[in-house]
Amino acid sequence: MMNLSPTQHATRFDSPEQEAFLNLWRTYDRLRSFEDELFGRFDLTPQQYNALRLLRAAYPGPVRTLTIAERLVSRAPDITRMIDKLEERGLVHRERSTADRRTVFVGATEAGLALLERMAGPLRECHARQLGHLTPAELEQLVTLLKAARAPHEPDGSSWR
Amino acid sequence: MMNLSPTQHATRFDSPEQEAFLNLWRTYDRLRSFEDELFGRFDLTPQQYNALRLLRAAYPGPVRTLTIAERLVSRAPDITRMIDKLEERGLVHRERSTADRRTVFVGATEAGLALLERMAGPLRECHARQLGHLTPAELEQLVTLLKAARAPHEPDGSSWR
DNA sequence: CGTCGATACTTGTCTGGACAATGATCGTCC
DNA sequence: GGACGATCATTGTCCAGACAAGTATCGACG
Repeated sequence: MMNLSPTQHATRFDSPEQEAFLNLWRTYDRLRSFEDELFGRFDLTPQQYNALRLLRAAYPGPVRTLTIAERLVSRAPDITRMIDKLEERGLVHRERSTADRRTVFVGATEAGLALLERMAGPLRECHARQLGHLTPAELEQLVTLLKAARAPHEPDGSSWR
Repeated sequence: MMNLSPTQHATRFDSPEQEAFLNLWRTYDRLRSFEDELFGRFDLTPQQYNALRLLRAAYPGPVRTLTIAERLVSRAPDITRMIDKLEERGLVHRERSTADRRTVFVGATEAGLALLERMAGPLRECHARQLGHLTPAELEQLVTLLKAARAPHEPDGSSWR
């Protein structure tokens, strides 16, 4: 059945689209291992770091919990518990809105901003090791293609468009 | 401190490398949601599907457990338990080598190959929805850039080079 | 002003992923 | 041929991610 020779290689793909997606996945996985090591040293997950970055961008204005979830890189159904952990460490603070008691505002604390600042240098080095071998033109082209690849799949109001 | 205006947007990046990586991550996340839905219908994780694909490529020759782990898209420290689950469902079979009793050979079963065949059509449709909007030239260019991006980070004997 | 659907989280629960420790076996070096 | 380090797989344990059900609150409508 199927008549496959034993030597046929796993990197033969069923379609160009599959080849592209598997390459995307593989590249993401390889590059992520660099970040994981770095974030591990600071006891953060990449998602937590991104939440902090997002809060820094809005500082000192607070951000609603759901807004954070929408803007995060990866889908986050457990946004509550993620923020819980940041709050336990004093990196963010939460406050229930008085106008609409359903919503909760989250803001970075001084400690949160200080942590980001401590990470800035090592993170830049990490990014340089990850992708420093590409030229600016290649980086730009890569970003353009990636945006085009996901464009139909971004929700309407997404901050990633 | 830091003098950031409240309206500064999260998509301002610290460096072009960071911008590229975050776009890579975001794109991977968006595209993966399509596959997750599909694989969920067949009760497989993407990693399990890839292991099966890999075994099909080597069929009927068996593959050593560690070789599977090396060739998988994403790093897999829990390869044993992943294969466990495939074996429970009769999709693969295992056999300890007689020559070297430390190693275990894994091979796809007929049932495993049949499952792959049932998934082929839906998976092609899934890939078309994911990336069908890109031209062949764009896909090729994307693959080239992704390979260049991870090239320095592939181990020597990697089948992903 | 009470009800009803919608919104914004919050919590319960399960599964997969990560890391480290262990067990079994092998090769090799006296 | 016994000891030792290396290799291959397995297991223990913990934590983040996923999905779904639950709770509190709001706005609108009659």
